[in-house]
Amino acid sequence: MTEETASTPTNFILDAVAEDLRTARFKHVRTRFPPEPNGYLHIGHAKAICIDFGIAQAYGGDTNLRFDDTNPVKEDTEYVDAIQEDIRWLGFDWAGEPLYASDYFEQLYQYALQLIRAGKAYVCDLSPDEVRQYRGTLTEPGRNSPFRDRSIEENLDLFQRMRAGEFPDGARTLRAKIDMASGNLNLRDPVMYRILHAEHHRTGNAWCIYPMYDFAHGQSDSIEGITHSLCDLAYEDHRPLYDWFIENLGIFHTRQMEFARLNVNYTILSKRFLRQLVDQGYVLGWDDPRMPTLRGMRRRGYTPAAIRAFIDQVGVSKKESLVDIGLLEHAVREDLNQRAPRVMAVLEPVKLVLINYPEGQVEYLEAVNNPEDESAGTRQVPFSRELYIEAEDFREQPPPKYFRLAPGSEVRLRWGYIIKCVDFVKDADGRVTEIHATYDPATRGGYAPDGRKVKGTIHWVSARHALAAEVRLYDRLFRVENPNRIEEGGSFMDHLNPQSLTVLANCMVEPSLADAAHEAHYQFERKGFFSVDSDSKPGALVFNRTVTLRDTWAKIEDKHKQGG
RNA sequence: UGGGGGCUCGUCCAAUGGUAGGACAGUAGACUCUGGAUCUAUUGAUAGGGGUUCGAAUCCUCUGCCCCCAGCCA
Repeated sequence: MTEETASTPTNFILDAVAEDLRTARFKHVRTRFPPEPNGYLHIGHAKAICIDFGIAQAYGGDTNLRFDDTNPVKEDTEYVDAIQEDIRWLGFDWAGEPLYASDYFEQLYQYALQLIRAGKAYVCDLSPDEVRQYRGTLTEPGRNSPFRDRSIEENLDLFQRMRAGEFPDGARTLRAKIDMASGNLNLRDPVMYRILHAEHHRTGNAWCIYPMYDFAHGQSDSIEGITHSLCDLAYEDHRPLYDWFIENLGIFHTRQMEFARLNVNYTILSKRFLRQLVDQGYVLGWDDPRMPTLRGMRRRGYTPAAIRAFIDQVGVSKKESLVDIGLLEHAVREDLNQRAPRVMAVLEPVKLVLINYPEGQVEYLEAVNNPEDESAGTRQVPFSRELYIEAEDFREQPPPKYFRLAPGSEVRLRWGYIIKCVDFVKDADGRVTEIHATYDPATRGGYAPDGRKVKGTIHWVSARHALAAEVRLYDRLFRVENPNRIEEGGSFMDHLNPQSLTVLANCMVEPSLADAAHEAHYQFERKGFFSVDSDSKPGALVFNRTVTLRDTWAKIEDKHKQGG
């Protein structure tokens, strides 16, 4: 029926893969997602995941999960479990068991031997500092290492002794013999192996030499029969080297293609910076709901479907961009609007007394659970003489176009009655502490039998039935659009938003929330989408605000304030 | 004064020599028991100059601007 079946927009990688299939460069598609297990996954990885898995899915291929664990000093098993959990949560699954670059250490070693025998690699005794000096600069060519022309026999001997542990860290390296004058620095005899007497999270102390990324990644792709190795633009300069190793080794030729990484405004997606936020206590952990980590977003209430939709909208290109976080917010709202049950919760309560409502009386009113989903049904909400309503839903002096409660004005209590404000009480500081109103018994359920128009509808909760709850409101972590841009001598920390977390400790929510499960999503009517925090317990409920609802009234009010 | 990339509405992505289109944001209106949702309409862009062509965002050329690379990190 729907002729315009949301034709998934194409992109240059999809096109290239289709072309490769058409020209029979490859007969099938196999991709890989290669995280380094040295941190938690974030929304930027979600883009890579969606691309890596998505491209394969699009052509009926599969995707390997391969941990890029070639640097034992930075990696840890703590992360390999978390990464797998996050990928699954996002909604993807890999072919077979998770793989590890470290599984190929022996094979990689043999490849190195092969290049040495071919006269294409040599053991170099230069110190790290000397290597830097010999490398030259961006505009000046480098110089050949004095060890460049060692005999094959000597190289073989030395490299085997490197493996045997005869030399201390940093004493020697194995280097590819390419071109010290290349304009591409990656081709100036890049280091293939370094000596590192460190325990590896999987291979333990079996090795004291470890391959560099450049000597591990391409071959790992090749070994696994990866057809398309999709990565960050940062590796564009590495592609000639990637190809060089594959060609000189004469092994299966994976095709590497690069796309622009994701950047989102008002946030930061550098593992190093995220780690600082955690280590220095600016956030409560990797799963702090303000963090752009998958775990943080999950706790905040973002859904996998929303994140995937967001990534789809962002698209794939080679242009470095800064995506508006509004797009992400739109994606969650759209998803949660369909699935989140509606519920009434008063975040900043003020008491409302219906002076003509019988004392002690309780009645149960029927409320629709989700107007977007009839199958969600209805529930009974207790109603009584004393209620809580939102403090901001009453104004002693209402501004123009204010539809809510004010002295003498009428408003509808959602699913309840139409009421009229007759009085209010203020404390010594001038704060409204109690509002008095009369209710119209003829309007039960919120309907006006006389057809009278009541513009405003507000949410409420019965005082004696309400459950106390803590609600955590989040705002962007940074005050500036691009916290990655740092002034001289400054730090991205300078741009932190000190108001990124607001805890509301005295909220009142309707009793149906008593057994709300962790991670359950709700819409608090008129306030936003919320999810149950992992700190939440029966009797001590805690909710996180995922995102507010669109608020056109706030916009109108802002305009009035500015316009005067 | 090296090498590699990139410049299309405010933002992100399309248009693959043939009407510059979509999404988000914005604006205006309709509807509404959520100032939500929904619906309708609407503003708004090819970095600049030259060239090829009946026709250029697309091809050529010159210029400008932006990003990445000098780890024994990935």
